[in-house]
Amino acid sequence: MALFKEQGYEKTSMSSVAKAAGVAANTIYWYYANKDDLLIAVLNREVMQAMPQVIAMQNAPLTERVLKLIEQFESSGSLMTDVHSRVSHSEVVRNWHDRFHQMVEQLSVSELIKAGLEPAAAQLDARLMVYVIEGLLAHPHTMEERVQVVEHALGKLV
Amino acid sequence: MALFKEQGYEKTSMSSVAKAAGVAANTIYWYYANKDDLLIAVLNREVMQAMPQVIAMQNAPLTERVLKLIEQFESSGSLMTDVHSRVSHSEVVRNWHDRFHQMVEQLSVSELIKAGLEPAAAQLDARLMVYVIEGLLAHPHTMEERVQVVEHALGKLV
DNA sequence: ACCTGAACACCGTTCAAGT
DNA sequence: ACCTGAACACCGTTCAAGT
Repeated sequence: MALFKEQGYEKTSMSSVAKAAGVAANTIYWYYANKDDLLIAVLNREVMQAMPQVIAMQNAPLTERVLKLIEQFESSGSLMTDVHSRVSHSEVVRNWHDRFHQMVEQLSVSELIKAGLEPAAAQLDARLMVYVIEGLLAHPHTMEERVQVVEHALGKLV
Repeated sequence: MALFKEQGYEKTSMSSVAKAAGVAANTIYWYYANKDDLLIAVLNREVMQAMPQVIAMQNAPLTERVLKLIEQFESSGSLMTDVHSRVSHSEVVRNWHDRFHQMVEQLSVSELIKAGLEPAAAQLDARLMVYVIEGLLAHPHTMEERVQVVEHALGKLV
């Protein structure tokens, strides 16, 4: 997990993971079908650690919750970009990506409804929100820029 | 160029490009420093073919111009996703990506100003617009969904 | 200037064999 | 059930040698 988060998917070889685990390279295949399967395992751990922290902020302002979400997954380095780049090569990754996308979108929908939007409009707004979040995760930003963009986006939406 | 567009960066080996060109694999290195350099060459060709078509629609409605832009680069398959996944590995790709980003953002800024926004706000709106476009390019959508999302986004922004 | 065969140092993955 | 050494089929890239 540390290696994937530090170096990303491609630069992390199965051999290096094996070495860090103190086993032979092919031993990994006893536990995971392939490298993408291992990536999914890392992603799931990451989600299980990050999401509770976001959900716990239930009565914080919307802007801060969104920033928290971004902050959590930004700390996992290029893993989110890696997911996108593996989507077309691996069905496991594609399925994980779709479910993750639905989760964030669903979370956004309920937040936007809570903020006063009508359900019909909230669906499309949530989609926009997800793309903005992805954009912020995919590109380097200063803290100020992030805050600025999120506040501006939410200002336009709600 | 055909191979990259059809199969994407990773699945297109230097050997297969060489075979298609009727030369030995290492001959490519006489013309391009490495695989990322070759990718950039393909991307530049793609931009030079796509952008004029977008710029030519100068007096078409904004929605249609954005949809045209998306349509053009969607036809280059997963190349835009590939760019993002190579950004952290290759400086050439990172530079290209940054310039491309600036171009689309600059285009959006001037469009939004033309639509009546003030320059200060247009800058941030353009950023949002770019992320929405990237999101639409990165994920599969039906034509209707694309139209819906773009119209909704522009409705919120201008 | 342009192209090649052969090699290098990797890579993810498989398989038969061990305990 | 769990782990291994050895091999397989690739990969991008380099280098010395050809014309």
